[in-house]
Amino acid sequence: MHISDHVLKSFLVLAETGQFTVAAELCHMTQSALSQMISKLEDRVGVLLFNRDSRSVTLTAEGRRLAETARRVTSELEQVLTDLHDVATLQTGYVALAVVPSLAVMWLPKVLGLYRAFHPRVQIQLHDVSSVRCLELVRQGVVDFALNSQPGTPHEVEAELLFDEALYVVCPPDHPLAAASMITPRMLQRVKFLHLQGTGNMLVRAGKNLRPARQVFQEAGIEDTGFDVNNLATLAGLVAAGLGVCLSPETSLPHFSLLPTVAVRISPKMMTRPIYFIHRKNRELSPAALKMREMLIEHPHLGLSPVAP
Amino acid sequence: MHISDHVLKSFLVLAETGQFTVAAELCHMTQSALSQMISKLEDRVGVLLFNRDSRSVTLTAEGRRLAETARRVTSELEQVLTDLHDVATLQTGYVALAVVPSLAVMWLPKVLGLYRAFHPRVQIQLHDVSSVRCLELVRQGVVDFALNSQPGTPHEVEAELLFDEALYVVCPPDHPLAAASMITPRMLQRVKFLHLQGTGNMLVRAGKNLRPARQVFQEAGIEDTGFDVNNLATLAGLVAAGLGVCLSPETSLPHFSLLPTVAVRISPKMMTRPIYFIHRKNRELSPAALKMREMLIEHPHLGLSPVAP
DNA sequence: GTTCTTTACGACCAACGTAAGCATT
DNA sequence: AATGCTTACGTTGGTCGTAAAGAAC
Repeated sequence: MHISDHVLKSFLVLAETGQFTVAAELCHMTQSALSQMISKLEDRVGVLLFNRDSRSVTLTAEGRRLAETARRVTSELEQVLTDLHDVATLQTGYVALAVVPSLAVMWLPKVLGLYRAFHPRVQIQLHDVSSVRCLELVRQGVVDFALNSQPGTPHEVEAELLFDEALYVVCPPDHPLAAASMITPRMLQRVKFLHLQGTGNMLVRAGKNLRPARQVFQEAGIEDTGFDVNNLATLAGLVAAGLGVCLSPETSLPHFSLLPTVAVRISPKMMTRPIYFIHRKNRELSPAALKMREMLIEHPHLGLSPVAP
Repeated sequence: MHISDHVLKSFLVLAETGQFTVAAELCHMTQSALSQMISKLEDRVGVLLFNRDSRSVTLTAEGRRLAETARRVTSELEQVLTDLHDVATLQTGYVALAVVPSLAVMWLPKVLGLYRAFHPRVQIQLHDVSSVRCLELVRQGVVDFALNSQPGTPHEVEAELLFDEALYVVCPPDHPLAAASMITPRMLQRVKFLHLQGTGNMLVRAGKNLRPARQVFQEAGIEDTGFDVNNLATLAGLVAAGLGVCLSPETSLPHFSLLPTVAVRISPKMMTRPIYFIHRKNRELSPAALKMREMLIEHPHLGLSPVAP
């Protein structure tokens, strides 16, 4: 006979009530079943656990010994079961995620807000770090998942496309492009371009492939100014001053709104920025992370404009 | 699904080995069974417990949480099971018994010696007290059982006859009775009798009934001297000095051997002294006590002469 | 192909419920 | 007679093993 939580609980109930009849009722079974169960238990442990009086039952010395540990054991088990149940139902939990800063400003907070509204007791740790660092944190298991535009190496990490984000060209109000409703490659010939450090290397989806944005622009015939700015605010200033135009994902546009600039959407046919949900291969997501993934998939455009296919 | 020791142990083995194949082998079952078992367990707790890699399995955060308590729980259960097993097999244990002093001198030590030889690690507590105190200790549950010649009140206490002890008349060497091989009632007419305090009230089996020894003697026509001695040694002195004869159960005879006296056995037909095994009703005997009872029954005459029926 | 896990299915065992038995009040 | 525990027995549900399928290297 195997000693299960059920058996121990029944044993304790019998010990406390001192009657098979009422104990059986409390355990939702017949006296007969309880009688057999206790009998089996006594066989298993090798000693009698109860003194059977015709009217009541009391623990023997050995029964008391067992009851002590049974109490501890059942309460420990109950504890862990409710804990895990709470984790499963998101009444408690923990999610760590890494995102690139651009996503952390506009889009993600809205989704996280929604998430918290539903699951207020789940702890969330948000790392807003560079794209490569995102992948690193996933690989190291520091975070449950990451959101960025680089899918990473397929054998360590699994990438799932959440959505394609629109890209914009930001230009001064008086720039020829400012009047365009949508940017196509041929409009960019000889246009002076300012690159944010790293942004030029941003992988974008051009056609079917992922390529650095800079490469796509060069094929379109842009004129690289040689500027390589570190700070987005500086970049905005340069653009506003008429030194050139720059590239920005939709989630970064708010940074430009302080200065007189115009953002023109780039044709999705030319290029878009994929946003991936990335997690370590062969690593189960926690229930809290799974639910968050679900919401991320369900609300790809919360606060963003959809990208036409 | 019920969470049993078996399941928890298997879960822990899997967690430690990291492979279903080897864990199943260690648990003496098929991979298939283990796989199903873990699957059921995960259903039960509501969360995945393992990350399934194609080559190995590792605990999830929730799995680690469960493993912690599983370790404690299984070790506690194992502990109590081996404890109780040791109690059941008399590798450890405790017996408390109460006996009247006469039994505690001659007979019982031999049985206890035998008992200890077989079960050296069982603690024995011996109360050598008066007959009434014996019954009291049994009623109070202080001792597992008592040995005496009073069966006690039947609704509180259960008495089981172990054997009938022979009774003796102790007389001076030159007394007329000293030559007799066995005492019969008619030999006692006009014989001067010395009573040990209490011994006269000793219940003896005369025919079918239990009666005070003094009563049986009076019917046989003895002559009560009026002495009422407290000390057995004093009594022996009085007998040796020729002041009268006295009654002694076989187990008390050694006390007389220091002085020149002769002990003549009383016919069992006239009277014997019953020795009862007495324990509280509706109170299970511990394994250690049960075994001792067995040996007491098996060796009723260890060091005593048998009483012919 | 090999190795390891999961799934499917059938067999078996153990636990439960019904009902009768037994003891005590 | 009534109450309460145990025993007997038939049913059922859960667990295990065999075997096939699936996944990863």
